[in-house]
Amino acid sequence: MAKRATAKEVADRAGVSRTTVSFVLNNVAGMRISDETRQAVLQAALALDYHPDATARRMVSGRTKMLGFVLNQNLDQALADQFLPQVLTGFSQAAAAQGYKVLFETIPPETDDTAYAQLVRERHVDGFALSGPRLDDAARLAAQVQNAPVVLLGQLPGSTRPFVDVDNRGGAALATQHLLELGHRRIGLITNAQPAYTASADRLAGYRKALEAAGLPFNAELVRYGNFTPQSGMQAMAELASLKPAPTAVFVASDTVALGALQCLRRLHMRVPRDIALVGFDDIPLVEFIDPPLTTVRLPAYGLGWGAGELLTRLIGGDSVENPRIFLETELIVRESCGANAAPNGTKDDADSELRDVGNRANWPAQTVS
Amino acid sequence: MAKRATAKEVADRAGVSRTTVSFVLNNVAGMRISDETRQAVLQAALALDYHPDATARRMVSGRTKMLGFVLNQNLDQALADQFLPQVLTGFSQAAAAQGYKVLFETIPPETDDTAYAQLVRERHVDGFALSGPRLDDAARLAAQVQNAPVVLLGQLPGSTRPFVDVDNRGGAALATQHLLELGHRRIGLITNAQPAYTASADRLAGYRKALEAAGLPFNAELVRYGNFTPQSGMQAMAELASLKPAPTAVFVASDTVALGALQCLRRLHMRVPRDIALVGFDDIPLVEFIDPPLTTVRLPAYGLGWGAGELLTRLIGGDSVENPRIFLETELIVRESCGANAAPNGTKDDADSELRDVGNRANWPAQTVS
DNA sequence: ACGTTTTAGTAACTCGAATTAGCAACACGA
DNA sequence: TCGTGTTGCTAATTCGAGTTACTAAAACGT
Repeated sequence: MAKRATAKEVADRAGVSRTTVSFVLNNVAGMRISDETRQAVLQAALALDYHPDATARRMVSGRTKMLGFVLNQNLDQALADQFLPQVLTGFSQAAAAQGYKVLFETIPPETDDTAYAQLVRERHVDGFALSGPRLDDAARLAAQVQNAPVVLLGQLPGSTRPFVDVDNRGGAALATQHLLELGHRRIGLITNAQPAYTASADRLAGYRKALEAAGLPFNAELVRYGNFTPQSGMQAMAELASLKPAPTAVFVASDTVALGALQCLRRLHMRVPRDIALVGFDDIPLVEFIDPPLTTVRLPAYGLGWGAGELLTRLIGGDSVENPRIFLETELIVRESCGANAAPNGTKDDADSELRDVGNRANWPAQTVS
Repeated sequence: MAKRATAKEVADRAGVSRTTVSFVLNNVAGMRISDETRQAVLQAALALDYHPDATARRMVSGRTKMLGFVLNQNLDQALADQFLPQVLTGFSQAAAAQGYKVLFETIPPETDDTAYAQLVRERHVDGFALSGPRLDDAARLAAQVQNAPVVLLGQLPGSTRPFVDVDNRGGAALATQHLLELGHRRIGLITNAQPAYTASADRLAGYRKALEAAGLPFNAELVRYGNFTPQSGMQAMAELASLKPAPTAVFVASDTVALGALQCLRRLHMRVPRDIALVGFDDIPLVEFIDPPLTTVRLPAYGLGWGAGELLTRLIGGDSVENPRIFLETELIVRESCGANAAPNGTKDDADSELRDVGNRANWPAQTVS
C-alpha cells in the first residue's frame, strides 16, 4: 500500500515551500514563479504521482463539489425505475461538465425520516435533485432544507421549488392529434394515474386540447383512469371496449398501463391496430419489440437528468435563474399499434439503432416555459 | 441563508471547550463528564441545530466513508441498464448499513482514460465497485488503482480482483432442466452473446450439464449465438426453426434476445408454447406482460448490488475475506411460454405483487463458491 | 497537614491544501 | 547611495472536528 504523496512531500523533493507547490499546480494568476522552479515542482509532482486530496480541498474551499441525487421510492416506482439509468446518466454528465460529482441516495420506503436533510446538514453535498417528489415532500423540504439548492424532478403542487419536468400536456396532444390525423373520431383515453397526479392531469388536458383543436367534443364517457399498473389498463380497456359504439382508437397515457390494455384486447380477440388503434406514452425500453410494436410518446429521460443537473449547478453557483421551471418536449414515436405503418413487413434493421438512441442528448436544451 | 453552527459555537453557548463538545457528542468512552455539563452541551447542540461537518470528519479520520459505483457503458449496455435501479439500490443500502454513502460515476463511452482512477487518487472514495468490467479493464485496474479496494460486478477473465456475479451456469441448468421435465428431448439454445463472454460461456455450460444429467447427447447443431440484441434472436431462431426436425423447445439465454426469437416465431406462424416452447434468462421488467408471458430465469439484481456493497465495505475495513468471489443463485420463474402453465385463464391477480417483489433482498446472503 | 489519587475538564496538535500577508534580494532612477 | 519597485518566494493562518497530553481542583488516605 504505497502512501499517498502530499503537497509537503512534493515541496521537499522540489526544494521549495508548500505554498509554491500550490501556486504552480493551480496556476495561480498574478504569482511570479520562475520557470526553473515551476519545472522542478511539476517534475516532483509527477515523480511522486501527486494528486491533491479532494477532502482537503473541500475543507478549505467550503464547497463539496458534489450534487445529491435522491431517489424517492414512491408510488410510480415502476415508472421511475424504467428511466433511472438515463436520468441518472444525464444528471451525472451535467454534473461532471461543471466539475461536480454525484452522491446517490435512496430513501427507503416507509421512512418519513430526515434522510435527505442529512445530505445538506452534514454538508455531504452542495445541493440535490429529488426524484419522484411526493406531496408531503413539500412540507418536509420547507422544514428541513430551507436554504439548500434543490431541484425537483417532476412538479410538486404547492411548492415553489425549481423543477424540471416533461411537457406532459404537449406529449398527450401529440399522441391524440396523431390518432385524429389517422381518421379516428371516437378516441378513448386511459390515463396513467389518478388526476391528483400532476402528470396525469396534464396528459388529460393535452388530450382535451387536441380534441378541441379538431373541433370534436370532449366526452367523459371515453375517459378511464389507470393507476400505473398493467392491471388497471386491463380493467379500463375492458370498460371502453364494451361501450356502444366502442372507440376506434385509445390513447393510453402510460406504456405500462398499455401493456395491460393490450392483454385485454388479446383476450377479447380484438386486433391492434385493425380493430382498435393504440398509442402509449413513455417509450419504456422494449415496447418496440412487443406485438404489435407500440406507437408511443418518448420522454426525454436523459434530458430530464441533464436539465436537473445543469439547473442545480447554476443555482449553487448563485446565478440568478430567471425562471427555474423547465419543461422538456416529447417526441412521437410511430410504430405499428396506431395503424399508421403497414403490417409487419419483415425488415426491422433499424430497431437496434433506435434502441441506442434512447436517451441521447438531442432533446436538450429545452423549451423554457413560465 | 442561516449559517451552519460549528462545534466551537456549541462550546461557547454551553460555556465549555470544544474538546468537551466533541467528547459529549461522540460519547467518547473513558472521559469523565459531569451530567450537568453533558446536558448543557446537548441542549446547546439542539438549540443551534448542530450537525458535524462531514468534510472535517473525513479530514481527521482519513476515511471518506464513501463507496464509488462506476458504471461502465459497455457492449451489453442494454442489459446493464435494465437492472441498474435494482443493483444500485442494493449497493446503496448495503453501503448505508455500514455508514457509507455512494458516489455514482459514469464512464463516458469511447473514453479509455483514467476516469475512475481519479476517484481513488483524489480520495473521493474508500473503494469502488466496477459495473460491467471490460476485458481491458484488467490491465487498467492493475496500472492505476493497485491498492484500492475494488469489487467487480461480473467476472473478468485474467483478473484476480474480488467479484460478485450471478450463477449463470446454475441458472441455465435450471432452465434447461425445466424443459426436460416437460418432456422435451430436442432442445435448442440461443446464447445471450458470443462465447468469449464469461456469462455466455457459463450459460452454455449449464445447458450442457443439464442435458448430460438427463442422459442426452450435446448437439452443436442446436446451438446458436446471440449478441445481446433482439435482431440476433430473430436470426438465430430462424435458423433453428428451419432444422429438420426442428427443436420442440428453445432456451434463449437472454430475455432481450428472446423478444427477437418470439417475433421470428410469430412471423413463421408458430405458436408459443404449442409449437415451440421458450424459456428466457434475466427476467427483465415487463416480459411477464408480453404474449405469451415469458418463462425465464430471474437474476438477483438487488442481491448483486447488495453483495458488492457488503463485500466492499469488508475489504475496506481490512477484514480478511477468505474468498471474495461470490456467486448468487438464480430462480426459475414459470409463466406461460414454456407450456407448463395452462393457457391464459384470465386471472392474473398476482402479477402486480410479483412485479414489486423483483429485487427484494430474499436472495441474500448467497452461496459462496471457490 | 501533606502527599496521592481521582475527577472534570482544557490547550494544543493533527489532517492537507488554499490563501493572505509579508519579506528578502535585486534592479532602476535620481 | 538612497529610496522605490519589482521579482520570487515563504511563513503563518484558515477550514472544522477528533484526539493526545496535560492540568487545576477536589477527594482521600495516613
